[in-house]
Amino acid sequence: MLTAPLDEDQAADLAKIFKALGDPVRLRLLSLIASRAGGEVCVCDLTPAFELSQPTISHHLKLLRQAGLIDCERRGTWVYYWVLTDTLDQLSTFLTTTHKAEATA
Amino acid sequence: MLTAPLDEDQAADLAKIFKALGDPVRLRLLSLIASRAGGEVCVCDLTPAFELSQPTISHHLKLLRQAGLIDCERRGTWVYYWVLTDTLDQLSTFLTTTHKAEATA
DNA sequence: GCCTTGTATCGACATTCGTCAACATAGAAG
DNA sequence: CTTCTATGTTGACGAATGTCGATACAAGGC
Repeated sequence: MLTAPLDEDQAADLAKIFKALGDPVRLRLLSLIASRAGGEVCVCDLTPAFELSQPTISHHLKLLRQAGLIDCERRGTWVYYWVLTDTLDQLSTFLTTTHKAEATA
Repeated sequence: MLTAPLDEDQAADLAKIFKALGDPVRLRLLSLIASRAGGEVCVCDLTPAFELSQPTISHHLKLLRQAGLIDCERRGTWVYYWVLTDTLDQLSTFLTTTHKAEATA
């Protein structure tokens, strides 16, 4: 939370990203993508990892993408997703800065 | 996300915490508490910072507490809240480990 | 005891969310 | 161009969420 409290706009932006992480399916999707060697995963490798319908997986991937946590590209028939590490770094920095702010106070 | 993908239980636990952070009011509450010198804030100092009813603020504080992000203690008439830094560290580690996992891959 | 103030809980409501089945779209292959 | 496979989109539904007013509880002062 930095040394100063968040203003409303900052809080709204950050909350949107945290909200995207606030679902177990999306967290598992993100971890599946991030842990894959090469950093890219085809949707066809993600869907069978869940007992959920394909549209539901597609929906969660869309939310993660809208939050700026992942991005994707179509190559032929398949669509590949990868993690946007900058966003993860931003969140991590926010959390640790919060911590340090308190310790310093 | 660590090197291996999250299992369902880990994802559910983490999602619960991230969900608590996925609301702008709760993020601002957390930042207000964390940025306060001494690390403790009375509810009476938090409520006037929002254009929301007192029960609503109380509700958000309860969710943050149930997520393990803050804790509180009553002293006389007033209730004081502080941040649980261990939980913030846990989340930050999770996010950065995810990042490194990809970079290593 | 009885008020007054600070905080939490309850009940209700509109909104949002997670999920699915059905349908639409994009490419490749024939 | 038709068909098949891989994804995305739409519409609908029940469940969860954010908010409030009303109420309850806690502690201090009278």
